[in-house]
Amino acid sequence: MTIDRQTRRNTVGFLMYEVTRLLRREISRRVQRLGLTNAQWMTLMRLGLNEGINQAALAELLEVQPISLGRTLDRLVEAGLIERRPNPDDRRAFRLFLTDRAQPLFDDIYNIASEVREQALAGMPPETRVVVIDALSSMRDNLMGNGTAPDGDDRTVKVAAKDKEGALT
Amino acid sequence: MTIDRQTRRNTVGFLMYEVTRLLRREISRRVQRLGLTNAQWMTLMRLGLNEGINQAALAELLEVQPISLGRTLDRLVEAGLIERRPNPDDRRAFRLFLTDRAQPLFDDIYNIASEVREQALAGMPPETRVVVIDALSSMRDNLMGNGTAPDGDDRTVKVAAKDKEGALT
DNA sequence: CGATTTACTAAGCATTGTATACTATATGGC
DNA sequence: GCCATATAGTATACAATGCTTAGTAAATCG
Repeated sequence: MTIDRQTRRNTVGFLMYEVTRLLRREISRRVQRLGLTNAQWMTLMRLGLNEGINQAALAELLEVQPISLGRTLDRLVEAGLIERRPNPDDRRAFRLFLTDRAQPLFDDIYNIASEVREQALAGMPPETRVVVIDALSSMRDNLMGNGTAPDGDDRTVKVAAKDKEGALT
Repeated sequence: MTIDRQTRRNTVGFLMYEVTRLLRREISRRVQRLGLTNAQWMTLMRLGLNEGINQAALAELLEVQPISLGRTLDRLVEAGLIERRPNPDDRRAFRLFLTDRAQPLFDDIYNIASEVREQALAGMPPETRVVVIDALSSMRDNLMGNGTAPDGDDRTVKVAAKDKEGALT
């Protein structure tokens, strides 16, 4: 028995790929007016959610090469949006932060992303949202293997991540 | 009230981004031995799931520029993996197909992707999987707006996509 | 201490992104 | 049919990124 194309495209993996692509497309459209390129807004967004991270880990999150991120950061530092601070615990590494000037930009991007997310979730009951979030968290844990926390500040990653369903969706 | 980082990173959008990233990372690792670059295996995979598509639509699916895809396809055609056939209904456009030589490669890639997906879904009960698939389909429909079908062969996109839960996950 | 690993950078070349322009064809209004 | 407009694909040039190899400095581990 051969699996037809329609069935193959309705797996969790491909649906997630599709939805994240559409989310990214819509966010990119709306973020145009901020005058940022795709690489720039994605870097600012990801860094804003992980301040204090080093370049190697941020490159991993962004799915780019460390050397490429290094060159991108050079430009963002020059633009006054990102700051490289020495890491006292590891003198090889930098800790990366948004500058005060970049903070409102990050807020704009984050708000746009939230709006687009809400548009995608339209009509979905809260119970379903909770199920989806738990399922995604479980998949993330499965794929991260032994549970390597990317940051140093949230060590609660393995405890199930069911944050009392607050404002999150 | 300000939202903390941990909460912000546990939204549907960011979890999906994380999970698709981890899926892609693991698939890339395993697909290394096939001797394909990232751009190549992703192009073959996406084309194999959408044969007959034209370049502009495939570029959209792959999130690359049409001109970039054109150059990539030049190389894949030269390698004997992809075929450009004229489209009798639109003499400007090509219809793209995998060659017989590429078919086993596609199968290998697809099987690897299926294994990685199953690894991610480990421990998730079938009922939950169905809920997740339905939720993702709903999000996709919401983001696609009026429901523009990317292909010409499956016009059943809007009918709910709940395929009697067969071998799909 | 010594060997290995990690974080980051440098340099060279291939690929992709971006912008503009161009041809050929399709589509819609008249 | 005719026209303006939109679309599919390619060409060109330059910027940015990917990829490989190599290097330095520092951390880690035995």
